[in-house]
Amino acid sequence: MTKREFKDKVYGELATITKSMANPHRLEIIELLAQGKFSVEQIAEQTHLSIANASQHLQVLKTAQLVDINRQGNFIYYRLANSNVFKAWKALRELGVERIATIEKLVKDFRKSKFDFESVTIDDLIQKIELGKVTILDVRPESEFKKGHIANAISIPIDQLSKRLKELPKRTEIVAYCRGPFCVFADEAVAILIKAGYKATRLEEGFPDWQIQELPIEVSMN
Amino acid sequence: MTKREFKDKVYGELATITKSMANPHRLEIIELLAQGKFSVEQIAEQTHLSIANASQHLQVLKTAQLVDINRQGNFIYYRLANSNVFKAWKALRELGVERIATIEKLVKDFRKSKFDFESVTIDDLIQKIELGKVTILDVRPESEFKKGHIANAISIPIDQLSKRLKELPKRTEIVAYCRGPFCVFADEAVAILIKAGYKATRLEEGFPDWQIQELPIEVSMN
DNA sequence: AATCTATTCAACAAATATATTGAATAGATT
DNA sequence: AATCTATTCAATATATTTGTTGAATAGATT
Repeated sequence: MTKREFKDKVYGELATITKSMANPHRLEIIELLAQGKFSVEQIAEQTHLSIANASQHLQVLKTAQLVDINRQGNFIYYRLANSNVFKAWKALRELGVERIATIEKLVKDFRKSKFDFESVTIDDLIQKIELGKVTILDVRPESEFKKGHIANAISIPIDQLSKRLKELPKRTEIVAYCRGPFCVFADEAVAILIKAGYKATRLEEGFPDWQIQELPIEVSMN
Repeated sequence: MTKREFKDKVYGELATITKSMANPHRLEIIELLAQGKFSVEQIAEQTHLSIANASQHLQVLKTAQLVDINRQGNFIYYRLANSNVFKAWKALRELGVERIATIEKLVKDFRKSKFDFESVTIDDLIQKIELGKVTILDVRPESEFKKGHIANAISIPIDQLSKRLKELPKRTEIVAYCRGPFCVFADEAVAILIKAGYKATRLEEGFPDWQIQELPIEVSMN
């Protein structure tokens, strides 16, 4: 094998794996799977794809070895093959947000038009925890909370929040979080909380970003 | 804008930027540009592309804002738009090397068949530097050395190494480095050095990996 | 063993990406 | 102003990617 053949093969393989990520639906699937495992049906529903189409995209990811499967009863559950997959997604996400003004504008405009609140970073949240006096609120669906959540967080899924406000302390600041920077559950939560007179902000990043930094988490279920 | 429209747009933009990296030639160009700036002609030569083809790929990268240009005399020089581009490439590279057995096998087989030597990581090299007693050898073309190199490294481009061996100390260990893990200049250098009786190993990573960690570098020229 | 159900496959049409060729262009140099 | 030169553009053929439809399959459950 010549030097050129070697290079062509290596960059070819790397391009193949990159191509497997280079699709809007597949990126969305990767972000979803960063929360834990999901069946094809659940993935299709969350991403608004047909089952067959979701399955095809999952085959692409599986062929590239970015996702694993395991069967439980009638369902086949998909999950990220390992943490480097999330790291690559995170690097692309950060490159995009920083490089492509369109994305930053989209996020800002969408947030501003609906919920114009401040947000805190993971580092900010760590400080607040050290100082005590912060309630961490996980507003993802309960199943995702059970698969793993920030240590000491309270789970109130966004669609139950309005009815379960009394579970939250009115004095201490609340930081709500969800799946990631493009997930709006936390924004919706902050809107509800502020309106009800609570002191609340959202975490900019999501649970997987917390987890990848090896910060304290709790797992209820496997 | 609905939540779904927002998501479709954000993931769409992120997929566009990912697509712009998802091509073997463009990945190779990104790795090359991580060494510094190059003209279209130089890029075409290094990557074995026609000028027109290289130009087209560069347009794709420019549209995605992954590269910048600046003109000097008759030539247009391309360079990476910022360090996040290299970080994303690095994340994809590491994902690929770890996930895709083919790549690891390609690299190992190619190396083993030609130069079966040990290698050191950046962390290993830092330790060796702290202990003193190591000569760092940059075997990239001199122009790339001038654009930036590991602090205190000696420059002997690979095609001059055989004739300039006497410039190197015979007692202290030599660590040779080049552009990155897929660059074989350093392997060729170690082969020459060992044969001539020197104690030598290669750095697994390349100069850009050293630079991104904000380890000490020197720049001769801009 | 028969049935049921979640998932995958196969086939197609439409859209997108790629390499090649030769012409066009922008900006420096003379 | 004319010329030169590095780079880009335009047009083309070919290959790859994508979504849709409906049928096929593998593995549970009855």
